[in-house]
Amino acid sequence: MSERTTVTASPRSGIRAVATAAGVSVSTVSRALNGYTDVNAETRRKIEETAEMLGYKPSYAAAMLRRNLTNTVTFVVSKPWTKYVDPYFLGILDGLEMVLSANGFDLQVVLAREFEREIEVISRAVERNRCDALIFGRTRPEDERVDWLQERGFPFITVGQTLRNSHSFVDRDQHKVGRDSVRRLAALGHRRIGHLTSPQRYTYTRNSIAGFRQGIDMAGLTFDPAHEVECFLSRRTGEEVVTELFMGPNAPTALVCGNDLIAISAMEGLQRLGIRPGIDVALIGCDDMPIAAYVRPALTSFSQDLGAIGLRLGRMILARLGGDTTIVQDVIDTFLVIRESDCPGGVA
Amino acid sequence: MSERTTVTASPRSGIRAVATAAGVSVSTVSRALNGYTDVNAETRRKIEETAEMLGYKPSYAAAMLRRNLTNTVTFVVSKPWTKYVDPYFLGILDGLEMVLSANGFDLQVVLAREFEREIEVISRAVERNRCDALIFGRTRPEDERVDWLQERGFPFITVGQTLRNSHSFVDRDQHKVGRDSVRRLAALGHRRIGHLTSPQRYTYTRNSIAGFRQGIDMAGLTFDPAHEVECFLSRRTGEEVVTELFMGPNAPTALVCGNDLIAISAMEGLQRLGIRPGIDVALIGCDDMPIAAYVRPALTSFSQDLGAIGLRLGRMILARLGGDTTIVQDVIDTFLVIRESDCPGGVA
DNA sequence: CCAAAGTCCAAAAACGGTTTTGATACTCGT
DNA sequence: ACGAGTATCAAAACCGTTTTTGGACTTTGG
Repeated sequence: MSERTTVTASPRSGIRAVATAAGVSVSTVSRALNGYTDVNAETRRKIEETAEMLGYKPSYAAAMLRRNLTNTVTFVVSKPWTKYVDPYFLGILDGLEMVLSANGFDLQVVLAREFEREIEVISRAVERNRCDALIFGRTRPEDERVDWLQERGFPFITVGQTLRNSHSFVDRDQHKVGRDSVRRLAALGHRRIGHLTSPQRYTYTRNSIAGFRQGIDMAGLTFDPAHEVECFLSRRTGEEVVTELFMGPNAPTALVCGNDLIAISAMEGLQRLGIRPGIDVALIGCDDMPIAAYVRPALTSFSQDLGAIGLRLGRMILARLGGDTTIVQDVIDTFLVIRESDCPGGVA
Repeated sequence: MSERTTVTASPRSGIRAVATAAGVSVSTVSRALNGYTDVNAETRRKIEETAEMLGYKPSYAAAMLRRNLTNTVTFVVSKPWTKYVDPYFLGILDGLEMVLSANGFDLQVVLAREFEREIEVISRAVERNRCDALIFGRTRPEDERVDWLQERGFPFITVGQTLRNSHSFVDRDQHKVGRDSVRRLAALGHRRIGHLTSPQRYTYTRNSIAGFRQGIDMAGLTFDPAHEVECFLSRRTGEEVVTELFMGPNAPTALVCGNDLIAISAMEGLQRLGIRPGIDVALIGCDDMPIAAYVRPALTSFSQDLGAIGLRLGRMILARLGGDTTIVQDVIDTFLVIRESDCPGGVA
């Protein structure tokens, strides 16, 4: 008599409460609420009604345990991230969360503070079954995260490419950014164009460099290796690089910058040298961060629809989790926002 | 014989695999791995060893179902959010995630796109048992979210205060911000100081206003209601308000701005009127957003350590979930970052 | 008219842990 | 030597769903 009292006694909540209230079995409630077809229309209606009346919400944990699905997508934000680059990720998160939540999925955010711990952060989420899929950015050509996940067959999408490229990704057309930056500056009359690149460990930097060089070729200019310098946010900033570049002979008259922060830093360096950015030297940035519009001279920069990137990520993830294993590689377009920093160059 | 075959057959993974491999019972493995005391030291060591060797990771779902604890904290980001205010939340998330993940908790982020749907977003997380606690900002004096959660006894912490104030929160000392803004401008010789406030539906705006008025009193000035105007990011921006304010007689010579975006917008309005911000009119902002340093004139603004706010939130949440039901109300200090926009005022 | 197929649903197994219960062996004080 | 207390662990209950299995009943086809 004392055994299983909780089952026989009418429970206060849960699917059993709905079942007894509706006069059907537990399994029928489950099937009715999950849209299975083998439930009589009238029975289904009554079940939905009682569930609504009782305010029944299925336990997420129980469903997760049984189905082995979390209905959660994890987005990994990689450090080093400065407060300046945040808008980039949050813009993506915005679009991503919209499509995920509309489809009953939750978004989890984890932060990896050092490169070395990225795998650790990812494995924690994967091995403990905390999510159904992963999204991460800051991809490198040889990206161990991609290897790790592919070995285990775990669904993921990257923001940016790798050399593996046997996986789905969303990326902006960074090659075109490099190419069109040169094209515009050349059209403005510049013949010595420098390139302050973002850190070359990232794949997108390499694409940008390839695009830049192609642009130089297409404009009939000659590529000067000394004008292509790698920049970082902390050490060896645009400011430092610029002082070296413009102290020597043969200084460029225009600079393509890997991102807006490099461009702004370079502008500060130029001003310190008494060179006026936007007048004596032209600059083009990339990312179109909020700051770009407010800095003086306002920075001409390549922009993209971050929300759209997030939307696409979301849709791709949902398709993948829906069983579609097609590899989707989505290169989205960028557009140049012309402001004040890209001035005509003296053809002399 | 056919019944419970999965139990008797040695399972490939899970806690049962560890149990059979270590030659103990399942419950002992659980207790050993969860740090209970009634396990022999030697037994515990062997279990930990076997678990490590087998790469055993307890299923999050199963633990969650049984314990009725998710080990997850949900952070609600409220729209309207522009890409400009993002750094504020991400800075907080940074600190919050750090302390949460260090304690085995996960951070979930949900976005509420409209005020009307905030409750819906919250209730979804709470009723489906997706998290153990909630954090949210953009608090209003009468905040339905607080009522809703308090009715249900669900743990939460707000970023910012409400009129209820019978709950834990972290807030910056907005009263002091208003007060000190006036104090500084008065010390610079200004006698007609305007206040472009943030939207007054938020509690922090009211505190700011109270502080501002007290500052006016303390400086021996007279408060002019016409100089206190509510601003928004979209309609009725600082730019619009400034044109009205400075067209009429008795225009202020200094402006306290509810946030940096209002200040920047006001500066643009002033420049359009031929008034030079930072020379003819002094401005002080609040938030110290990244833009503040790059705008011209660079904006003097009140700053705070966002990471510290996140850390405190995390620690408070952990204490609360650890059983400590003390209400903690943490008002963190701000500091003025002096740049170029707060010029001396003509005492004439 | 009977077998085969289809419809609808109840019962029970399963998911993988944690917690409770209780049993055994050992220690200690008297 | 004996009862109480303690340390250690096994067995089983339990969490709340989903999924499988199979049974009862109805319809269809030959």
